[in-house]
Amino acid sequence: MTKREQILEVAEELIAENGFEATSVRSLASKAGINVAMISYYFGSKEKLFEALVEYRAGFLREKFQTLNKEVEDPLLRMEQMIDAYVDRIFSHHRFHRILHRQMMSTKSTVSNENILNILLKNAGEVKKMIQDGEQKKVFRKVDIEFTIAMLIGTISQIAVSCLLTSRIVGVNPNTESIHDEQYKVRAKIFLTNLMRTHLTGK
Amino acid sequence: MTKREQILEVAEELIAENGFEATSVRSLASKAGINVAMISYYFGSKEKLFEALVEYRAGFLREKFQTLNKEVEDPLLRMEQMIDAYVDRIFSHHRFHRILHRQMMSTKSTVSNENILNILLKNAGEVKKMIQDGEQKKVFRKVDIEFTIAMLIGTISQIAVSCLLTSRIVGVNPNTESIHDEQYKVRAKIFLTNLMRTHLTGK
DNA sequence: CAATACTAAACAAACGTTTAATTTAAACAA
DNA sequence: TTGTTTAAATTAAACGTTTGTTTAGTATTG
Repeated sequence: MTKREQILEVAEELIAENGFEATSVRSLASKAGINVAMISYYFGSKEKLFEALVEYRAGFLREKFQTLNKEVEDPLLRMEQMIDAYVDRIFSHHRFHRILHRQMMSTKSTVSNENILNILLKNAGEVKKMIQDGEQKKVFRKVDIEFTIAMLIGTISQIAVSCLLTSRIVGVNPNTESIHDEQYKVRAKIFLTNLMRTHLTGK
Repeated sequence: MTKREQILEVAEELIAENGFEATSVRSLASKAGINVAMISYYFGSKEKLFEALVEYRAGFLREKFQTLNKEVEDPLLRMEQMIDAYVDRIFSHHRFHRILHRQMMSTKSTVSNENILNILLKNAGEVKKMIQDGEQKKVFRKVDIEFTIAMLIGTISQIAVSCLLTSRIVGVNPNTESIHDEQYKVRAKIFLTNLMRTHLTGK
């Protein structure tokens, strides 16, 4: 791992925890064990460090979804595998996705936010294709596709990102971080799969 | 409206737009047309202003949900009215709920966050009662109640709060703010009602 | 020896908060 | 109604920190 990546990993951790604005370059440098000036040296500015972080982590899901759209024909099976991959990815990179979704709650359209928006829109586009194809194949009934995608994103975010609330609702042990609990993840997958099957097929 | 409330309204607007950390007391005072010192004078500190804001807006939904639980017997009808009230409230106070849900994405447990958490947990408790009662009356089938609530919260947040993304997915005119579009709200209600009915009854 | 990596120190700007002085508003007595 | 008193409301200015960034100089490395 290069020093640059090392800084990005620490940045992800701190920004996920405290938010972008509340994360100072000094705390970042301190945690990464480097000099403050290195952030400007490597990235130019704090803002550009953030953009670099987005570049660093993005694109994984879209590639996976595109593969699924090409290689799995059965709409229901494909949907299950999509949920499986989606939940896996978000749980394994929950910090980054917390940053993404927190940023999407902003109303300001900065350069970084436009980047994030494009990444998520492409992912959404692949999911849309899945549902449309299933509808065309008469496996899925007609649903509000756009709101279905919003529901999917919103639910996963709520479960994996907004865990301060959800872990309390679900009542998991607050000592063990729910996001690292394998059982919690499996339960999320089962819930989402059942929900989407019922919603899309009516059965 | 008192001066105090006037400050709270402006605070809500700015914090919803830029986040708590990124909202300076000076920009707040400027927009409210008051002196910076008035914030300390009325609230003591920036942090306490935030707590005052939470107090100022909280509690509305819980009272509504409690009334529904007492007065409406049919589980399905009650669920529909709950969704109706929930969506109405969040759309009419979308700025405040953006603040709430952004804060719930944090991992830090400050005094303010504990306040927010308690408010939302009480709301969730009322929804839980609704689902449990419907289950007992054999109108609803057995579902993962906790995750169902998380799905409900997550979906509404996604639709109403994270509108930078969702309005693009849904494809509404970005000129007209979707949150103020009556049709968008109606569509959200229809979607959620259908989704929950199918999910809870299997029909 | 030249280029890259790194550091400590300083920079101006912005932050939340406090101070001390001033204006405003209400209450009271003549 | 008038002038006086008193407390609340409001102000401009300054406080000490902390912010992101830059500079100028020092190690390190190929």
